[in-house]
Amino acid sequence: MPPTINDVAKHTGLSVGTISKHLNGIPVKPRNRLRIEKAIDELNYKVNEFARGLKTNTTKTIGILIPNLDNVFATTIVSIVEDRLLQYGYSTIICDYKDDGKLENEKLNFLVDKMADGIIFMPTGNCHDGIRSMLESRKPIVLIDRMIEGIECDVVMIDNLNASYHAIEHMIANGHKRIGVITGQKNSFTSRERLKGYCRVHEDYGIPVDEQLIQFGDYKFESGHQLCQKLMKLESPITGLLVANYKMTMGAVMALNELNVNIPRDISIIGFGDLDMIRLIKPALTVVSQPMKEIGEIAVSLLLKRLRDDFSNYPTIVRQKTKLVERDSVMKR
Amino acid sequence: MPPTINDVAKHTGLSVGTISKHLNGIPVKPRNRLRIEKAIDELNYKVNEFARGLKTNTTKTIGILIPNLDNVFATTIVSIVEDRLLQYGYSTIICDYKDDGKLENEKLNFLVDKMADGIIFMPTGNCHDGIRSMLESRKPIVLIDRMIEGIECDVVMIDNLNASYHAIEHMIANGHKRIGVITGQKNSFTSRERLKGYCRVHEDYGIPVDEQLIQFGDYKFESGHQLCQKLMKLESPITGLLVANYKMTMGAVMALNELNVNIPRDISIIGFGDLDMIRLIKPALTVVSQPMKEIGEIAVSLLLKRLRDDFSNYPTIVRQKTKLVERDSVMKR
DNA sequence: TTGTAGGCGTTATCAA
DNA sequence: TTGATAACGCCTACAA
Repeated sequence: MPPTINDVAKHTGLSVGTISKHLNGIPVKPRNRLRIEKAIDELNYKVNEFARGLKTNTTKTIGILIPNLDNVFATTIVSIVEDRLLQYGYSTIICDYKDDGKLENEKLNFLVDKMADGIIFMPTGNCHDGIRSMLESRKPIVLIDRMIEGIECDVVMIDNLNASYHAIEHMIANGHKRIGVITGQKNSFTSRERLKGYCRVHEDYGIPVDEQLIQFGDYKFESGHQLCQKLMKLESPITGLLVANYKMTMGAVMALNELNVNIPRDISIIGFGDLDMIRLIKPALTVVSQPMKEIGEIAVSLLLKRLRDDFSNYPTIVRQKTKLVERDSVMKR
Repeated sequence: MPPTINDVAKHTGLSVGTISKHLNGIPVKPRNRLRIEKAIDELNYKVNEFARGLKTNTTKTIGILIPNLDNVFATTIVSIVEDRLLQYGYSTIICDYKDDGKLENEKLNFLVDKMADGIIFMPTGNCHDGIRSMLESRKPIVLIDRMIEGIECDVVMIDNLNASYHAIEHMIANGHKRIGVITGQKNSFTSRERLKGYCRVHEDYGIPVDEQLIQFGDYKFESGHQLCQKLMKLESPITGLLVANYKMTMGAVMALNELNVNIPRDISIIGFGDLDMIRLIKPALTVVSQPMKEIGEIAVSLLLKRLRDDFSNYPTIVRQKTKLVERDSVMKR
């Protein structure tokens, strides 16, 4: 029903070959070019992307797979990735897997099989069967934020360990000794790394780690809220608190406000992720700022490189540094 | 390089026809089925979706196009839409256009041309050239949240006018007379509708509308924050405030907190969008709750209907009612 | 139930 | 520079 390249050929009196050339940027005689353009316009012709894909095995689109649409860290990076990729003539499609391992594999296969020339993927970090078969497909994939145990793959992430190390170190330097931490699930890659940093700095400064002060949440608002309340009930109170992601930070601050605990007089707090909402908390929060722009941009250039069939330095593992943004929520004592 | 249906045929000694039948759910002799499955497994064969698409003109995937990934209202609906569509065997791909009209058209065309059997689309509401040509493609499209002037298309949205009407009415019933409103851009469809409700209820209750009390924001956090400050500076103060979307509501509440204005003692406030973060504000906010679940589900069933080539009642325009959820932020005076 | 063969709309090769 | 033609991998009559 829709017009094909054949129709354009007939309409112009030229051959499909010539039309195809024009379509692909190969110059044709100006006179013919005009005729072709006119015909395309009149017929409202559009390339059939299936046929083209069948022939070229290429879509000029990149799939982006993230855990969840409500993951602001992820969507912020996605936004950057989209911008960049667009500059290079790639379209993007986004899929999310709702933090669900099964869906994660399905979506990944979907992107690999169906649509994408390459993929930018923020995995759960747990083990996957599907993921191996996907790597065999030879489609370039760049992981962001988390790596997957035992899988060789390009990955761009942040130095989680030192991120929390320096945050805690900052509090220690300000005289704090009992510092609580609200981190993510025990089986989460980023969460484990951040906790390691917490422990290591305690070790380095000769402060014993009190297990009570370590709370495992689920990176969601409500758990930050709850676990902060829990920490505030300790007989021997904490004077500092590190919260290991954005949403839990919001939840923790909300809890402190409700308990009328003054920041930073009663407690010093460092949050994670320098995102919009956090900037509006009073007093201004000292936070670990994640280099989202860099992560997105590096991931894209890495992917582009693989797309050019340049597999030098494979796998490339980039560990981007965070920055501690000092504002008003940490007090000397 | 990757195995084709031909390879599977050779490997099994059967014909491509038989393999294809099996692939498409047409029963073959059990003995052969086993052989085929084994071969597929051994060869790691996967259907080439380009070839299939070329033949069938179908991808079993639906495109979802939304203004921005940071639009929580949109992403919440997307999440619901994804669930539903998955149940019906459709995959989904998401695109966003960063609130940019040019990108909006490009992405729409991308989805129409390349990938999607149908589209769920939350438009800006401004006029588009691209959109007409897209409707000509005969691919089913269901608009959500906003309609487009002068374009006939299925659409599922909320009754914005009565939403704000009832919110303001609720404040009037509680004795308020000077009620401010922070709404969206003047050229936004939803924003205009919500403002109409504001004006109409004033009219119906014989309260003159004071232009000063109407503030046009941009549906973003910061503008809620700013405009609320501005409203609080009025010589003749307001006692009630309606904020016409989720982010601006957060911003407004933040501003009130900073100004030490007590809710609801000093000011009554009604927010828009009953989303997670809002639930954690103290005191609990009275809000206009938008039926996001319903919108998503209705949009999907409408799309599915069109996909079945049932174009009865075209265009269908659904205007879903909101609900005023009374909590603790409106006070009698 | 299975096999054969034509065609889906492009691109790419090669000859003119 | 242009044109003819053979793939690309799959689906689907139709015939066996």
